[in-house]
Amino acid sequence: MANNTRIPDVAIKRLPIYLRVLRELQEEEVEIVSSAELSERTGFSSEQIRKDLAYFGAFGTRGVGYRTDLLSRRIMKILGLDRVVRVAVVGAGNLGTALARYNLRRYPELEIAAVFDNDWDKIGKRIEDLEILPMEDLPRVVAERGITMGIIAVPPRAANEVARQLVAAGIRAILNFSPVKLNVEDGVHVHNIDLSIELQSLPVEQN
Amino acid sequence: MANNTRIPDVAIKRLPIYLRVLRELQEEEVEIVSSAELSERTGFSSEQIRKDLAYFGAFGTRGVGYRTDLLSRRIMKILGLDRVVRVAVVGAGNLGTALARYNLRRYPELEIAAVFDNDWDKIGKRIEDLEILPMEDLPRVVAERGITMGIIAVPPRAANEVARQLVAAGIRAILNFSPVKLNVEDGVHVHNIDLSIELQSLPVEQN
DNA sequence: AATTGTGAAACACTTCACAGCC
DNA sequence: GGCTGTGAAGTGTTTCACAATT
Repeated sequence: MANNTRIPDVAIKRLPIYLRVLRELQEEEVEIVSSAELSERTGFSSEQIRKDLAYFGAFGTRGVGYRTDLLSRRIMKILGLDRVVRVAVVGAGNLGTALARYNLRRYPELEIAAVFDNDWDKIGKRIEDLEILPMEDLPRVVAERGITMGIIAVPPRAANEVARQLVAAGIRAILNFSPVKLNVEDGVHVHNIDLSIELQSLPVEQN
Repeated sequence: MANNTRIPDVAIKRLPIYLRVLRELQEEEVEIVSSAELSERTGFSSEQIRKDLAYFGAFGTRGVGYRTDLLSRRIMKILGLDRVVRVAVVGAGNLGTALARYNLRRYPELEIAAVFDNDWDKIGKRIEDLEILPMEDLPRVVAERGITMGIIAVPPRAANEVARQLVAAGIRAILNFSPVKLNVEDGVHVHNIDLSIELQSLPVEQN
């Protein structure tokens, strides 16, 4: 229950992975899980898992393990997923469409709440249940729907302008798939995924 | 030039980002760049950049900086990008299509060399210049085209079977977009990108 | 004068090892 | 007996500060 130590960033990044596994376990109707079992399913060491969970004063039971239902609720609370988080996708190309679809099914507490584009050929069309909206609607829709996160899936050229508009609309967390560094004010969290860079950091075996 | 210290993993992951910036600089016809300028453009500290580059015995010039052309060539060599790396995409849904398109333009040394699917409605159709091929062609095509990396963009259910087939075909580096842990033999490098997990690890601001 | 390259110090994270509890 | 929780040790990474070089 000691909570004077700072919680490592990397520990927080692992929580969603624990959560995914806990849900799989709950679907299998497993009620109790040990750190050893979580280790097998996640690939992290059991000590690390125990330590991560202990940072939050997690309540395992010695000699027994962790209750899957309690632990997953606890992690969701820590991650702020105890209420629905609404996300806007900007860019309705293949990537934006994939993202919009990808999340609609899994994880009910993450909701793609709107998709925007500036191409009038796409605006008005639908991805699943969502109508593609013009960029000028962004501020209004973000406010109306309580959107707090944005995903940028537009060409590199347009990315910084989109970021500016998202921030202007009040969004403080952005997942950026465009291969450019976003220049945003302090306090706005940006996480970048550049697919080329991910590929390039895989080791090349030159046979 | 000392190279007895082990090179940190994290340093290698930063190299592709340096490379991206170096290329931008080369397009702007900038011939020399300082670690301070690289710091501004990447967000990493200048000391860290100097240290990272020094691990590889990089040749900056004191009092001057780094030559963009030499440095980018050097990094490409380190990353194994001095010859073309060919990549297979498995799964021709929205995500697979986005991936196939995404890379075709940028980074000529990363080449999407084949797209596979098991849906006969998609097989035979084209994404840009690439015909979507049936999974049974995978071993032959991987060998013929010298493909060394695989991207998994199939539904979670199918992911492990696809991984098995990629590995059987001789591939030792996999970028996995499916939200499951792949069980592959030792020596196969897997890098996972789970879009839900990336979203979940963005901090939620609960106003 | 400017900027790299690098030991040393500081900090961050993981693993060890075992006490504590069920 | 089995498994969690946690200080302590070990390892990895970043930052500091400055000597070396052009």
